[in-house]
Amino acid sequence: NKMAKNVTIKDIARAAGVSYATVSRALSGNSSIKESTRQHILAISEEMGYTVNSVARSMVLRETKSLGVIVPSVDNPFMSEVAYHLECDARERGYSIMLCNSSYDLHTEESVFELLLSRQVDGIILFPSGKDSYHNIKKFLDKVPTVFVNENLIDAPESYVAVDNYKGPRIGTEYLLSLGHRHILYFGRTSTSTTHSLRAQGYADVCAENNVAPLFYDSISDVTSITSGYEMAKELLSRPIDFTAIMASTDTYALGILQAADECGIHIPDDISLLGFDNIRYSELPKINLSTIEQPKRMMAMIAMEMLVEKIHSDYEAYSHRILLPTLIKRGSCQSIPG
Amino acid sequence: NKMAKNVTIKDIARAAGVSYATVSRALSGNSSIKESTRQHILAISEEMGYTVNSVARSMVLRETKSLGVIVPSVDNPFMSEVAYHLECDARERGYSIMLCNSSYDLHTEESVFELLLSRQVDGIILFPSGKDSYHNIKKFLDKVPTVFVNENLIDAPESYVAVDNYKGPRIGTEYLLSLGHRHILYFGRTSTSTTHSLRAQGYADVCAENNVAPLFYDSISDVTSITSGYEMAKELLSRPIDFTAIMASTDTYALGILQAADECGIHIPDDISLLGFDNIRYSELPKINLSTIEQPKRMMAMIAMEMLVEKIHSDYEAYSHRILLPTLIKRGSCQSIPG
DNA sequence: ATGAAAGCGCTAACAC
DNA sequence: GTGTTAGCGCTTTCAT
Repeated sequence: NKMAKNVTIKDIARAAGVSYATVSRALSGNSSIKESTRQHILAISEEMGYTVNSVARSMVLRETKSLGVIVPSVDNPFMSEVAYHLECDARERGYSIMLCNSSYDLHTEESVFELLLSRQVDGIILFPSGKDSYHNIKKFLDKVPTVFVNENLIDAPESYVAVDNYKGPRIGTEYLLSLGHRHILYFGRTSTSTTHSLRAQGYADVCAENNVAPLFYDSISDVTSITSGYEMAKELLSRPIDFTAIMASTDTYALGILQAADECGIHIPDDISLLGFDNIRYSELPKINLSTIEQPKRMMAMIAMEMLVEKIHSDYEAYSHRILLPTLIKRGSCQSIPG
Repeated sequence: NKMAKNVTIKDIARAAGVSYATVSRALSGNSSIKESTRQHILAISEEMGYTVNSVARSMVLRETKSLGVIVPSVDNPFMSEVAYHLECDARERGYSIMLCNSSYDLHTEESVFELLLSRQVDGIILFPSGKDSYHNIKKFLDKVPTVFVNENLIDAPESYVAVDNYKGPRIGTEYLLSLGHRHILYFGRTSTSTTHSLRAQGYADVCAENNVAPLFYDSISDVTSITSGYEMAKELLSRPIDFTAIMASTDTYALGILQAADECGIHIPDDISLLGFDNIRYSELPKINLSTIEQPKRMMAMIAMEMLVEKIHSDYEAYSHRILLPTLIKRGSCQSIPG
């Protein structure tokens, strides 16, 4: 099209009357070069509106200074918050972010991973869409440093950062128990994600330890959106209710439950107590006022980036698992059972 | 580091006993090549786990098939929804997205724009952080096809897609008027954004047409987050209240108002009616139930992508302004004045 | 149908 | 301190 042709170091070299290697040196700054010629070249390149072509630079340096970030959906409030911090942190370190949505689909996830590979990203941060992600992706893992976020790859020799997904619901369930609840429903169990299996297990174990029968309501899909939570809850709440509290596996599910409960004339927390997981921004709104388990999102982004950059520069193979502590946020959606 | 060295077409050529030009032809498919050698090469490259190096390809093709997307913050629900669609649409067309957050800062915006330029993106989609964005960015506009989103560059010869930001608040204000309100406060006016100036103007004009005195509460910053809305509202609501309805310039502000109102013991809509702008996902939650003006986000993404790709491939200079229609979404946060 | 070779813009190793 | 040159992996003329 009609875009102005970019000026290259050759153009500058010609204008400055030096070789183009000298221009490269002047611009990179780290080679020995006479200060006066350096100033001269800098002035000219400024004047000509020169911008380095980092594609060309990538070719010779064999690094693109770009990172892939794969999330199920950047529209999810948990992920968008982490993604925001990830991009800012990356940029501070000189990296750009290529963002891809897997749309909770394993096949899409695999294909965007390969796409990022062909784009020669220096590393990838992957929010797996499920536990089978690892098996799909494994074959690429020797080609690019990768850090997994929020999926516990317990048995895999791969780096990840995650909140303690077992402990979170433990804390939550204990809290609900302390409020007198004995019929607690775990909402959103799925077998397709280690994260979610761990969460369900944390719940189940606390139930067992307290001689309370666990009650599960399983996810119909891997999409953890408000909408899917709403649809699941609509069905759940139209049936006889044999629980006094719900431990939801994500805040978005909890918001969906809130919506469905409202339509079904069920009042929270008077009729049912509700506890979420994530502490997304919307949970703290007074009208929502959702008690929940906090995941330290800012911290997760920071650590993921740190781990990835470290992995990119490290010469020896190593992996680490960084587990962050979830904390209980008491708000208004949980009530004690009278008596 | 210890990553496996990528296999190149030269490796394949050697293994297949052909020149590497032939491999390139076999892989791209569009050149004449004997079917048997093509199959042979394809089999070998499959076997060797070949992935094209699109950085190298970009060098010769002089296009990267990557697009820059600059948003104030991908953590904002309006932007994250548009960003999600943008990425999916782009990928479908063979483009990858480099995402950058300007954090509502003009200087950051300018510097990430230049960063994307150096990365040789084929085009940029910019959610301006304010009306001065254009002046800052103007100097780059002949270097890369750019489409602006949601900022009306009325007088600028540049392409943009936006909702009709003048009409939206007109509709909203007329609705509030029809409910009997005569003291309507416009919340979140700012002089630093054409979008927001237009919104405020739409409000003001309807007021004038109806002999109602306009009332403005100006933004303290350009950050349209819940938090900033909350802080502004906290101060507003602690002062004497001389209005019966609020027209908020964004839904996030409205959520902040909801939060502050709750803390101040002000009930919405009984004490004050509240109308938002954007129709983010959280506004429809029954507990929130915010009446608002809808921006067609999916559509905006589609059109922005369409415009950009068209601009990339077009040989002649042209620009277009695409204005979408906002619609009123009546929910429960507005009430008619009795009498 | 296939090979040889130029070249995209840049960095770095090697001369001088 | 500066110039010359090779080469990163690929596509694309131009020969053959």
